[in-house]
Amino acid sequence: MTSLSDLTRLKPAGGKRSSKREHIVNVFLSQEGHLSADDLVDRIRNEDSRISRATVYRTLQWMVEAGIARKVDFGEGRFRFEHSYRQPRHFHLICKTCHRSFEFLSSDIEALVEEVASARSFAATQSVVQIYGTCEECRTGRSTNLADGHTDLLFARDALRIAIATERSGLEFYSRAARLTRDARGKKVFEDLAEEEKEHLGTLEARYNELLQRDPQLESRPTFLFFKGAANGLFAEGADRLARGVNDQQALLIGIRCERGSHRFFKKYGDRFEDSEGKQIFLEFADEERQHLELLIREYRALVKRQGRARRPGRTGSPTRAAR
Amino acid sequence: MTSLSDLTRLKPAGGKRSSKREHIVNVFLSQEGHLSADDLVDRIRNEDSRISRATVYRTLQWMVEAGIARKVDFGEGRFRFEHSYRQPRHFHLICKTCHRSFEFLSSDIEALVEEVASARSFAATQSVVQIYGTCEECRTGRSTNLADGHTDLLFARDALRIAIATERSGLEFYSRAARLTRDARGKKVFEDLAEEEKEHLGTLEARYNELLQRDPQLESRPTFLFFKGAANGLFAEGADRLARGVNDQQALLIGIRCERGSHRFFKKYGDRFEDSEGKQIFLEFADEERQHLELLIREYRALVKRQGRARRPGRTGSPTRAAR
DNA sequence: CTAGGTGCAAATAATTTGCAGAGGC
DNA sequence: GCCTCTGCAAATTATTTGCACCTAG
Repeated sequence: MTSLSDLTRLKPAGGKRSSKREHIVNVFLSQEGHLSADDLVDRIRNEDSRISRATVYRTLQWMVEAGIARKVDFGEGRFRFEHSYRQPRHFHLICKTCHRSFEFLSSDIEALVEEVASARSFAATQSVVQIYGTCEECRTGRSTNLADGHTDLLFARDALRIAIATERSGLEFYSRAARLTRDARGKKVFEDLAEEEKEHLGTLEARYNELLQRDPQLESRPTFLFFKGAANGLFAEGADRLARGVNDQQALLIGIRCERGSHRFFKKYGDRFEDSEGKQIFLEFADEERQHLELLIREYRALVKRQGRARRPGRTGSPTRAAR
Repeated sequence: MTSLSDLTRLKPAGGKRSSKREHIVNVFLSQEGHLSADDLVDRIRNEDSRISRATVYRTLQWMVEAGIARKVDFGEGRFRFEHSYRQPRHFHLICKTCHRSFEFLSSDIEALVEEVASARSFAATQSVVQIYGTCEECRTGRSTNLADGHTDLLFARDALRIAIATERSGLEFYSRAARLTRDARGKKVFEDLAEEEKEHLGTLEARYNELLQRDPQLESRPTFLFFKGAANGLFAEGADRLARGVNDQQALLIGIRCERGSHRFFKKYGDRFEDSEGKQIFLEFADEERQHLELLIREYRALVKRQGRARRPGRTGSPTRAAR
């Protein structure tokens, strides 16, 4: 339901005036799914006013330029248009039976596509991934809640889920580390880290719940963002060292590594997406990890100043480089 | 140059007669790249005869049904057609400057696409992956041998390269194993395995060279088949056990595991592709691995019958299950 | 007043179709 | 002779354009 007035006010900036263009934009934005130019004309004629097909085509073109709409080609011999403003660019599943289309995003596919392009020294500007076939509903008859809600919400939901999973795995890791560590100060460091993760986790979960408020069915909607190996392995780093005993400096170094991994991961993926709420979540999360990271680094430096450089056991590579 | 007469004789079966349809098909097959219906009409009119546009459209449609041509949509507002007979289905890089398109195949992307479809319980029948941008030639001015040769040849080349790489890594593994193994009979087993790999490697290389004969530039053409993790890790299995000493039975078990891994790998990927020379290569390779595997299993059984079950060192899981 | 927005009808462009004649078996 | 293929011209579909008119700043 993304407040239309907002959108219309935010975007129409493009260079030109508006009048019934306003109206076309409104009708477009109030419709879900992928409309063809003709669909739009119909909807508008139903609503009320009498608008020429040519105007709709011209406005559609302008909307694409203005970043409100995106032109998509499902191979039907005509184009369709989808919302673009703060909707992440995505891929499509296209049902040949009911002619509906469903959206998804796969960072993994995106990464591979980039790899291919670069292997061929091809400067890619855009990529299209479309899966044609038959949707569940058309095969089984049952209705399946697959209807795409607003992509932006789904994206935000999945970004948060990933962030939460990451945070959870961090919490688990630090808790286990605290349990395993004998050195009292090392243990304390891990306990503090765990505490911070727990707090942060709370924030994320609150935000997730807030998101659910906006759309009661949000949680049951199918995965939008396919993202392999999120949260996996980010916190494995240094785990083996725990058994060998870890003091406070070393515990901090481990924490620093984990947080840095996490920060980089979310920064990288946040950067990759188009402007949208989900992107914000990734970047905010990356930023929080960065802040946390910096705090840990300061703490580590203070500790080193106070105690001198680590006194065994287990080398941790060059601590200087690690803390840089 | 895939012998045209062959193709025309092999395929035109479709249900109907032929006459100047024959001619259209020939012209189509003799052209490389992606032609639009109009392109085809032009080429034919240049060649000689006077053929109606409608006939070309009708024939094109028939060719698609007959599996000679594939209809592709590069978002230009008209369709293009590419060879399909024994050409693997593939994806495209599309240059927006020179309007040429380049083909590639990525098993990794295909796998991810399948995953997404299955996560959404979508019955996928076809998928489209297109990367739009600017090709190297258009950016740098230099000509770059990127022109797509026949995809089928490229596919065969890359399939062979992967098979060869796998075989090499197998050879290396068995040689190292032979070097490390003290037990005389275990050593002998690995030496034999290495010998067999070497022989097989020779066959593959001969075939590769034969392929190169067919197109002098073949080797310098860019990668067509993107395929991660081929040859990686297939032979790592059991490597750690080597250090602990391995007898002939255990050596055979390790060999069995490696060959089985290799067989499965190539079978799986061979099955995934469309009819084409590359597919054949994958499947033949899989089959050879299977034969080799069966041989090893027979050998293992004979050994067990002769010696009784393994007498240490190092458990190898349940040998019975392993040999099944 | 003037740049751009709008409507209508005509133009394009790719592709399809109806129909009468042509050709192969 | 029957059935399918062909050619040609007309139809269809999605989209664009020319031109006269209208409207907001």
